[in-house]
Amino acid sequence: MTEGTYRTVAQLFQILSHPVRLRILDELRKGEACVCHFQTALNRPQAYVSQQLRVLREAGVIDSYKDGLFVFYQIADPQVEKLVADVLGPAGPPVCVPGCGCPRCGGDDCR
Amino acid sequence: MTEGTYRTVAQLFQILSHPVRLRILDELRKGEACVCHFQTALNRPQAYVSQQLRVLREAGVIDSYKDGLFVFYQIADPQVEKLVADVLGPAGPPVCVPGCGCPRCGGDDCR
DNA sequence: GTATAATATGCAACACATTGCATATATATT
DNA sequence: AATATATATGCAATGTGTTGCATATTATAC
Repeated sequence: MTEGTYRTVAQLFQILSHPVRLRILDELRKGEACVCHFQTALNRPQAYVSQQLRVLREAGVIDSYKDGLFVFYQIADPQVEKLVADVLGPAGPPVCVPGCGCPRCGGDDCR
Repeated sequence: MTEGTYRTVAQLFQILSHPVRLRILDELRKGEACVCHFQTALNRPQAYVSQQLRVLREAGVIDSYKDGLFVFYQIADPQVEKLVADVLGPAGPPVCVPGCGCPRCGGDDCR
């Protein structure tokens, strides 16, 4: 096991060592979501959510695609999904956040 | 999933997000070891090693017992062992560190 | 092209972790 | 009891992450 391996892994754990980022990942396990969904679900300002998403994105943990005005995020690293499952248990079902008007929560099958 | 869960798990990841601590845990997976073993294996000053061990100990990740002058450490949390295995692969065999005079490395079955 | 909605970025203040070093404690040996 | 060895602790300097806020960007609708 080389020196750099420990550093790389430590960096990954560093990304995961944040309650809000963990919660974002937990939410993403249930399915992709846009930024505004997290704003409502976590009750945090938009800029704050965007910043945490950036940390996750730049670490390669999540990726995103654009759909009109919305940007949808999803988990990109299966290893991370496993780590999260190890510590948080299996992913719950998708949840419709009350008051969230995002494309995921605004649909007919969501109330 | 409650708010506090994410905070608790984040703290655990925080403990693991350090290259030297990861290497200590990786070494401990191969079997218990004393402080002086890490001094040689990691080539770090004694006080530094002791400090990292304290971080791990106070987080409940490892525990220790005394045997004369020596203090032996071992992994206390099976979940941590799993996390480490997830990211570092299976544990290697015990290694005899050259120049290490610790009880583990000084024995006859170690050269 | 102007307005509006969703998202991203930059930056400064603050909090927290890391590390090196001096020193303290504990146990064995003589 | 004095000495030597293994380990622990305290503290200060420095580095790195966090967070809030102002503002920039992008895309849509009118």
